[in-house]
Amino acid sequence: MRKGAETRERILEIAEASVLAKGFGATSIEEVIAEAGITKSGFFYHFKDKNELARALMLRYVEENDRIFDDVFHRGRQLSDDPLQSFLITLKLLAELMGDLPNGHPGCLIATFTYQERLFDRSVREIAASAVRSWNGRFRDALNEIASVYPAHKDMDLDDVAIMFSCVIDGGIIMSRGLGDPRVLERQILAFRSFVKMLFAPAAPDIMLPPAHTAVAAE
Amino acid sequence: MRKGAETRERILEIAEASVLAKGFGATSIEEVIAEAGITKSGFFYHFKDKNELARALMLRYVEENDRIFDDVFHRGRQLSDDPLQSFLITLKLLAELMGDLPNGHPGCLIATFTYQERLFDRSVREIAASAVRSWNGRFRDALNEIASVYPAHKDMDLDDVAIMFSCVIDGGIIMSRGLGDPRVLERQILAFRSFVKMLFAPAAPDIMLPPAHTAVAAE
DNA sequence: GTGAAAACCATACCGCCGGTACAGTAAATT
DNA sequence: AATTTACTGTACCGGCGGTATGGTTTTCAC
Repeated sequence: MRKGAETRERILEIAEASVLAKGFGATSIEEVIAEAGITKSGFFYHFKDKNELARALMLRYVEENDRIFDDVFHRGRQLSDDPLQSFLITLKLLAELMGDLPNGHPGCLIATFTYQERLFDRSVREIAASAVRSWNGRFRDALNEIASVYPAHKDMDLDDVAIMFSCVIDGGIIMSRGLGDPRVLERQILAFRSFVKMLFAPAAPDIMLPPAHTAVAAE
Repeated sequence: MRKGAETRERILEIAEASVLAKGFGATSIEEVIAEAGITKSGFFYHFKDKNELARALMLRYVEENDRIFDDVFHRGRQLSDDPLQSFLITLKLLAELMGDLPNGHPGCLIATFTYQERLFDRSVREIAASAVRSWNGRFRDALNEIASVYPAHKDMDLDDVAIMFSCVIDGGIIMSRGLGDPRVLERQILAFRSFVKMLFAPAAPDIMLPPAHTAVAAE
């Protein structure tokens, strides 16, 4: 029972790496099982077909990302009571997290999957879409909280700003990979962070530095 | 001779749509030739293997995008002498272009390819990387021109802002697709446009409205 | 109009892969 | 000790990427 879960996890790990490097269609089950050290029968014991592998990969990815966001938002809120400062800290932590990855970000499963939508059934696409909506909702909530305290720039829709963060992350991953420079993603997140700062502190950004005990992570 | 070019073009058209819907690895040559109404021999007359198809797809995509950027930047410069206004017009035109696509943006080949890098040889990846660098350079040049006239916000690196635009486009395409809402991309470009406005006109954006004869496209 | 090059078609074949089917087995759990 | 879990082994099917080879039609240059 526990051994089965371990094998399953190993399969998912190997398959995810392959999917992010070659795409789902080009990910061969035979390669995966060779690397995992099991037989084809063993694979189909855990996943009845390739589509169920896709669903499992997606669920796993969404859950792990949820955990990361939970953590980083939680720590942001711990380090400051001010919604703006807390969000800026969260963004800084995220940027650090991305910069600390030795080989750069491994890739966003949601991005690959949306570029291969025809390969998956509705359920897989729904998992991805609702996860994206949930993350965008998180960002928007954080922005709304800030906007209830700080005056926001008028001609910016906060919904769009929230979605833009998702765009910057996914786009940043693509740019990092395509340009072969892992630090692009980190810089992009920090650039978005400056954008948020500017959005809520257009006139005199120096005024709203965080209190001393939260200043370390915020700047 | 001319007929050959037509067939080749038809193959590329069909293959591109398939690649953007299923990925390169899952794009079957047999499906492509069936839709194109040719035989397998006919296909391999034009492309000696699948990798050469990939290279041709990439070259075609880069050239078309170059044309689009040429056009939209040229028209932006035509409509205003002011570098900021001209860039804002360019962004507006781009947003309109994206919004007018009936089924949403078909997808960015560069994005798919970077998520399937292991399938292509170095030459294909180099074409993609240098194209991205060239487009980022265009944006950065436009921003530098603006910065030579308008004071820019200090803690924003213009290189990062330029790359961010690429991120917003690629991310916007993914979000549009994933959320099933084609208008997200247009809104994201316009949001980035507001960001640029804010970046160069933080204190009093109303002051620098364009002269009357360029006002239509700019706002 | 003719010859040559270009643009294909037809057929046959190889090996890999996704997937199915089914029979068997070692280990963990109850 | 019985049962479930977690696999292995073997055999097979059809589809696909790719190669090879030889033939046929269309187009263009002269």
